[in-house]
Amino acid sequence: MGESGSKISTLSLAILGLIAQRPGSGYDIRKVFATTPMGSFSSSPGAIYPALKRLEKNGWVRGEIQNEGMLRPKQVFSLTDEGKRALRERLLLPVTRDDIIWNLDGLILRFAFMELVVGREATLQFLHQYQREAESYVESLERTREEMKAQMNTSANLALEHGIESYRMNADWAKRGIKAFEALKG
Amino acid sequence: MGESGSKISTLSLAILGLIAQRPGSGYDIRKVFATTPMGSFSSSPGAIYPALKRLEKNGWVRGEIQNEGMLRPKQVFSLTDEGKRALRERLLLPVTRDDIIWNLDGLILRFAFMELVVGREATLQFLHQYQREAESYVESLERTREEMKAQMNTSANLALEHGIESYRMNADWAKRGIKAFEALKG
DNA sequence: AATTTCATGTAACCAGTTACATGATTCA
DNA sequence: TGAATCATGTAACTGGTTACATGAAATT
Repeated sequence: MGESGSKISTLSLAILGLIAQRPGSGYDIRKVFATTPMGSFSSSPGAIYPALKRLEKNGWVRGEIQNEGMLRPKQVFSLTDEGKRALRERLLLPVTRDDIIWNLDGLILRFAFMELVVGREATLQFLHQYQREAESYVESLERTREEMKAQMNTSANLALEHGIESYRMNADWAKRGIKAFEALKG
Repeated sequence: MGESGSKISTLSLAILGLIAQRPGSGYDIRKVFATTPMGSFSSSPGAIYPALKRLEKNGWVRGEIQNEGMLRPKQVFSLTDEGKRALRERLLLPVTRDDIIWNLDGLILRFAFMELVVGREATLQFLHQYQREAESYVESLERTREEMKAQMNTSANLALEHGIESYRMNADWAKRGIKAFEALKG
């Protein structure tokens, strides 16, 4: 299936990243989502098992059945070469303003997997892009605030400020991340 | 329809809040979503018109047809009394930890409408709850970091710190919001 | 006259939610 | 042996996405 470029959901990316770190069953993935602060993914079986099936159909993961012939086969999934390629491809995608606005969680998720999957250089590049886009969005929000200051009540204004501060914090975080990675063995 | 307590999507809440501020057409709502930093809602007609229909079926909004007999009737929607009640009800819901984790955007959206719809006292109460839950979640994330520090690589650790800083910022924002509202005429 | 903007909608699709269902294993 | 946990799944539903379709009004 050459459709490596197709879009995938955040949940699918999360699953791909998790089993890239270490192969595991659907239940293992559910446990991670249920017990760690990883993203905000539902650990519901109705989400995870179908997602695993889709990934398998895509040729990105392969399930190895543990107990042959049993009614409830336990399956341990691992990444195929194609799956590794697909994951890498998605982690290397440029950071766009749209991502920053509509899919910030997805970006942090990508980041969490980057060091292991695409290495230090690419991670640094990601952080630089992230910082740049966050800062540019802060500027545009500040312009909006100036323009609309008059017509906004206290809470609408505070809500807008929430956005500004949030993206400022994100830019700062990226800056600190850059330092941390630069300090890492070159 | 007495199902005022039923759950509604963030998009529906956003629409309800918008037309609470001033009645408008589906197109007006689309414009707001497309041109202001309000939430992160798609302005796609396939989302908004069906949502308006659902709200109308619920008895929460009423559309007044502008040009009788035409093929494409322009409709201006306004809140019904039931709609006002339903909106108020949802804005007054307590801030839970689950909201903070899974639906922070929804909370900010609620906040943006609060001053107008439920007034200063309720807004202040909301902000206090928000601050408390954000701070408590920061503490729990910090505990997680201590526990997992050893087993995490640089990027996973930074991703966790992103969460910590983000919620700290949220707590600070709420604190500032409280001051701003307390400064308002009592 | 042609293009843009205003304005409303539908149909096919898809992923996630909720609720239900089943069975194996471990431990009290 | 009964309860909790491990473990996998499905079916119905819902809401949002994408893409398409239509037409009126305003602008160039």
